[in-house]
Amino acid sequence: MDRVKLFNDFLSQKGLKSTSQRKLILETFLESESHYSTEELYLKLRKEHPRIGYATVHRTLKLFAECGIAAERNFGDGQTRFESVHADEHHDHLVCTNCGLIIEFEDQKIEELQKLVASQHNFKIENHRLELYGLCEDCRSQK
Amino acid sequence: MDRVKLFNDFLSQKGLKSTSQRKLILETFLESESHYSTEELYLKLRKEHPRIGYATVHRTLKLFAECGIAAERNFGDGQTRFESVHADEHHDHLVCTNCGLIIEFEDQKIEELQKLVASQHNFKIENHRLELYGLCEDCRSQK
DNA sequence: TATCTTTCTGAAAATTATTTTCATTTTCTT
DNA sequence: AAGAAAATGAAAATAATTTTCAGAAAGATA
Repeated sequence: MDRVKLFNDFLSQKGLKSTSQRKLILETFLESESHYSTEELYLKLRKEHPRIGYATVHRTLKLFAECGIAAERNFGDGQTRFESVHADEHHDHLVCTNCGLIIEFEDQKIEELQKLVASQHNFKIENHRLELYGLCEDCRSQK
Repeated sequence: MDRVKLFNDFLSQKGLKSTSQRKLILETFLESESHYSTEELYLKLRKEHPRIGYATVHRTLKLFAECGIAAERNFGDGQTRFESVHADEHHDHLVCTNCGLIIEFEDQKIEELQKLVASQHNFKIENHRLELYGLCEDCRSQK
């Protein structure tokens, strides 16, 4: 698990401490591929660890974002979500507007065209987000 | 002005009323090409019309979104912004992470590739958002 | 036009998500 | 083991958005 090491390096580099809560939160965060809001992860953790605090979960997710392990995303439902970022891999999202299903995808051609657009406007891209909203396979057939 | 008619049709179809505030807010909203948050538009309106209320501005922007005149967007600064939607025209954004400049662009090839991705996953796209974040020309040269 | 019903408005309060505060506990150096 | 620095969890604070409500305005009806 490289991400655990990455996080620990980040902590020590910043003079921050490695605590049992941070280990636990990272472990649980990495375990699942879902896109957690602070609240969702907090509720999940609380089942096994009732003493954990909401603020700690939130602060830790922010740390993940800061060190690049996670990215903050907003899919328009009013909650910020954190998703696991895999090194040098970027992916975008298909979001079902009916059931909330989130599918990740990657498309190299789209990425290249984005760079082209940016250079036409003399922008230097740091990152991007692409989300396609619509009905997933299941929700389409139900209607 | 077709959008004014569109909004009025929407109102009467829904049994809603045409008020001086709604007319004023729509007019001001369409006048500018910027991406207003509720607060920004409220502050702008208040200069000329000190009696207008924040809630009214917000509710009206929501109506614009509901009838398709405006789209809600979130560029990650914690405020929802509303932008004017031009019929059958879709555009994406370059957002400067330093000065907040927002540039709109359109790229037909990217749109086509998006459709392709969606069909590969059996999704039916309703809409999408693509935002490229980075440094604009001016901010690049300043650094 | 006068009246009536419904919707709107603006101010304030409520709600929701996120962030901060602070007393106490834990980590990690010496 | 002791001290310094940072982390935790609960509660309070903040910020954006939404709702409430009493009075005002719109627009249908007579």
